[in-house]
Amino acid sequence: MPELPEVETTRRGIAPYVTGKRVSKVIVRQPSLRWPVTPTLARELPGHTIDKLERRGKYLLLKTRIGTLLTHLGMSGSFRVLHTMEIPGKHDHVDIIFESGLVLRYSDPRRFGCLLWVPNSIESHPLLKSLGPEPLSDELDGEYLYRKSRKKVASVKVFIMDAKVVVGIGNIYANEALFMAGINPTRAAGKISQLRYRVLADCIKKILNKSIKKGGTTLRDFTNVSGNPGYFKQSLQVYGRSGMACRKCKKILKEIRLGQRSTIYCTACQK
DNA sequence: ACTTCGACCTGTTGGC
DNA sequence: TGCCAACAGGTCGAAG
Repeated sequence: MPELPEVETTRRGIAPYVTGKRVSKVIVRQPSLRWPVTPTLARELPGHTIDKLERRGKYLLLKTRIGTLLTHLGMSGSFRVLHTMEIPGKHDHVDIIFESGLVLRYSDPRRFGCLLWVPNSIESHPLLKSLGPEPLSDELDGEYLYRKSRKKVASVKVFIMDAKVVVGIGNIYANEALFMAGINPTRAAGKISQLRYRVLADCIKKILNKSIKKGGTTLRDFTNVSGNPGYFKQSLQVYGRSGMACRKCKKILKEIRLGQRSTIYCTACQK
């Protein structure tokens, strides 16, 4: 489900409700996620205040004085803010209840997400340690992508979806950014010029920023913390449009698989 | 060091 | 209408 814009939408939605608020209780109904929900979470988090809610790539970090709740939404996870304790559904695995009475509810049908309690410093955590730069920071530019891609035979699409290269770009936005940049997704990453990477870096930023502005992309089940969908789907140029006409040149969009992910592009507009 | 691929899950969709 | 295979927004870790 969620790529950077959806996670950022979630972060912005939750932040006002949890920042500076003290946790009173944690209920874990289903600990079996990608990794087991840290067994000590329900014991350690209550009584502590969420000082900051940060995002690193697609991870959300709820920071307290004594440790961090490190979460990922996987493919189908979402957080919702409840103002009353609603009866939990089948996939409502964890509730974080605040002294204000507010409930932060984690829901995840496929259970690919995680909620890990990391005591003390989070900086050196294995899951975060080798992540590449944030795409919306100045660290991501044409120079960086060019340098990082030399000698790589993998396709440019697989390359930009690699979190060690740059975080946050999943299948939707990789397809979209490459279309906007006019680059064929099958092209070897190591054979693309610095000039073209400059264009691509620019397009990545533009696409992600545009999507964040619209509250992310809802394909079927992504909702923000209030349960509402994002509206970037209607702006998608290639993702989900296989077999349909290219919006630029009207040629039929082609679908192939790269790195086991569906890849849609225009053979005329993307070279 | 790099690349590919299976695995983890449930729910939805499309073909027959 | 039903059944079943294929596929879905992610990514780790093993194997090549």
